Amino acid sequence: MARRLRAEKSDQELTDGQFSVLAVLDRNGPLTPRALAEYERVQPPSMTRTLSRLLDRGLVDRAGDPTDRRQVIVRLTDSGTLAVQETRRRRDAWLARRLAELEPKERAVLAEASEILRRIADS
Amino acid sequence: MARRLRAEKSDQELTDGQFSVLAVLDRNGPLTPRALAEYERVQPPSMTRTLSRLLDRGLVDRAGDPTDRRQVIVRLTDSGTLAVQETRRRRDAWLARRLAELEPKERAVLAEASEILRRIADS
DNA sequence: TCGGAATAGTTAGGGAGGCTAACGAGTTGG
DNA sequence: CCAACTCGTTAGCCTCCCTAACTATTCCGA
Repeated sequence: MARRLRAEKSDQELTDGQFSVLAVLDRNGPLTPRALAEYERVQPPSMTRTLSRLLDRGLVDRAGDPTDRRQVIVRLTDSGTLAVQETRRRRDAWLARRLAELEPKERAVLAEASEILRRIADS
Repeated sequence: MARRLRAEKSDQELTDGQFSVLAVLDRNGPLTPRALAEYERVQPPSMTRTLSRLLDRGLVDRAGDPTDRRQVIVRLTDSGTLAVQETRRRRDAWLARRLAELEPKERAVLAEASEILRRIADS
């Protein structure tokens, strides 16, 4: 499925990793690079690089934590929030079409499976 | 789930792409690079590179097609066949443990979902 | 039949993302 | 108060994906 969805992705779009980081920030609010790295199960330098790219595109924003000056707080910009929504919409289009073609019962199976997998992945 | 599984992968193991190619050859028998590229939804040069690595490791084998000399036939070596089985065993270990902890009904849901997704991905 | 079009595979070059090692800056605790 | 730890980053290397361009071979139609 991952390969199949990749084939649907147009150029100029966010990569999976970039989108995933934006989505986490959208759901959870501002986070430190370290927290993001742990969330994505990636080493901190890898996250630094991804964040640099997002910063270059103006989608996120870095700010120093005043109470602990070692830390950095990463935040979505307005344009970042917009990009999450827009990308979600576009990216889901292909999948949404396929899902619409399924029986209601089949969609229910996928929804249940999704919850089970989420539980496994978090364990 | 992909990220979660990646975290379970030990060093020195085959990458996802490499393993996937070996698995296709194991299931379908010898194929041309182009057929493999289409199967993996990857451009031919990407497949050339993956095949080079597998060739370096002695896991596959290239042979010219006698009837069409433009074509190349890629085949698993004995050690490639062994590697597929061995990797499948190791890679599945983490997931198998998790699956064993589920209710039989939950496993059934995942099995159904898997079929539905396979159908979608092939469409 | 013979030369241009199409096809198979490769090489060259660039981008994103992953990793480890190493370093500066800031915090903390014995 | 200084040594040990933590946070983030930089540097350097790897894999994998892509497009463009090239060689070799096959196919097809004037």
